[in-house]
Amino acid sequence: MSTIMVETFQSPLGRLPVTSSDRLLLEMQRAIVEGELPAGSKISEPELARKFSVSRAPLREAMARLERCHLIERIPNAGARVVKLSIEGLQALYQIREELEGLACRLAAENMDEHEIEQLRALLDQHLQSQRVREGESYYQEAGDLDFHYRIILGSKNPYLINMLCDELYFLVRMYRVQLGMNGPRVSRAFDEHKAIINAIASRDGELADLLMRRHIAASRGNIELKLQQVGKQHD
Amino acid sequence: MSTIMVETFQSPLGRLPVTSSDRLLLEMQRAIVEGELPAGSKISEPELARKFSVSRAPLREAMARLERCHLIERIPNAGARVVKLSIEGLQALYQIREELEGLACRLAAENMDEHEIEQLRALLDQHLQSQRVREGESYYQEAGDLDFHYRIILGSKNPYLINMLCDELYFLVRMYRVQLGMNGPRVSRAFDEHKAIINAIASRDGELADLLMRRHIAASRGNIELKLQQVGKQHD
DNA sequence: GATCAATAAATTGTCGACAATTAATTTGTT
DNA sequence: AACAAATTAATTGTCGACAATTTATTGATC
Repeated sequence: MSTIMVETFQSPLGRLPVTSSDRLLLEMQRAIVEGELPAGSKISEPELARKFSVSRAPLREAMARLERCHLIERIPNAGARVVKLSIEGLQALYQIREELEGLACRLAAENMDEHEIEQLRALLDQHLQSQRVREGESYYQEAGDLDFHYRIILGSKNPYLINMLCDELYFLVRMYRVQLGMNGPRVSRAFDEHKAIINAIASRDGELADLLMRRHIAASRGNIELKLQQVGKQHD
Repeated sequence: MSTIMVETFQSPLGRLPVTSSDRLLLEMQRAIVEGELPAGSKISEPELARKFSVSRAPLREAMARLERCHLIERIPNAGARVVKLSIEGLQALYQIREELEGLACRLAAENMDEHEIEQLRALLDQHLQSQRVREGESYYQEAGDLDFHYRIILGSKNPYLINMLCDELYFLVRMYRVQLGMNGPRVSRAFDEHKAIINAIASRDGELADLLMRRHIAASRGNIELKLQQVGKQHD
């Protein structure tokens, strides 16, 4: 399991983190996604440089890449802030996700080889088992679900698509999911949907796989939307 | 006309170029798109820094953003190269474009207000006139066509979609078009397709607008593919 | 007491220099 | 002469300091 996770989850860089700016990027991505750097908070370059014990040069390079994946917003000569989560943002993000992951499914049905499909099935079996063992533990579901989506995206074999989804959009997706959580009946239903998607891919039915993935993502969006509305009401 | 072009084409930054890294980015984008920095050539940081009379700091920042829009490819501790154009790359790029601009059309049919649609019609009229006047002059068609696409993308009102298409993908699209050209009967046919797309948007038929845009882009891809094959044969 | 202008503090953008890594050249061996 | 290893050169990554811009504070005026 752990090797699998490493395979897919360490690849935001597409390589091992060799440079100090690479490590900074990974660390800050994690910190923002998990809310350690709170949404909406200002980022002070001197402060963070001290905190991570590096100079501002690699920090700024990491920040440029954080901006690329929509985790921070910069204004020239003014500074950078961690993004805020909002219903509008979620909807705009998931609109793109539906489209691109639908495409990824269609391409995966064409381009994944039998071995890759077999591995995808094996992954789902693992999920079913670990779900039984760790009922209600949300992190594994979180990671497992994303791992599933990652593999299909990689299976599309389209480098631009892979880059856009895995390197740019997915951190924000994770941020919504980690900070707003996924729970309740949605978790087990997601497994069934995953299964149906694999079947469509395995039978090389790209059109169906596309449709099922779009519905899967739409359902997931609905789930998070509810959470966001609840949080919104608390603050009123 | 010129004001219109400025409006849409200067906005890769989403703002005026205030910083020295901003200006560098614009200049290098132009140089790469137009082939002044040849495809596949290595980029030497010290050399370019001298050429543009700046230090390496803003140059590296500009390069990070060039990487983001797929105009250069970097390898840590090794260097950066200008991307090469290829049929595989074109197909992968246009696969995404079809999907995302199709979505943009659908959203534009929902979200553009009457005034924006009216402006879009006016733009097309301008194109028809300038096409008559400057028959065969490819640059105006080039810019006009992209301007048309830009407006629809902006009309989608989805910030992530706008960012991905206008700030990331479109420079590469332009690079293919500028370096491989668009000409022949395709030019006038494209105008008709534009007209049909506007009509669909104006009648709020998002589904049709989506379909027409996908076909329009697929046709455009076919045109460039032919050129690429011709160039490929020359080098054999 | 509130509003605006001027000043002071802090932050961002840029620079030149050094360290670490990679590529090129030279040298020695088979 | 061809290949391999070692040395040299060049390039990239990082650092600390300075300049330019923005934000915060202070003081003056109504």
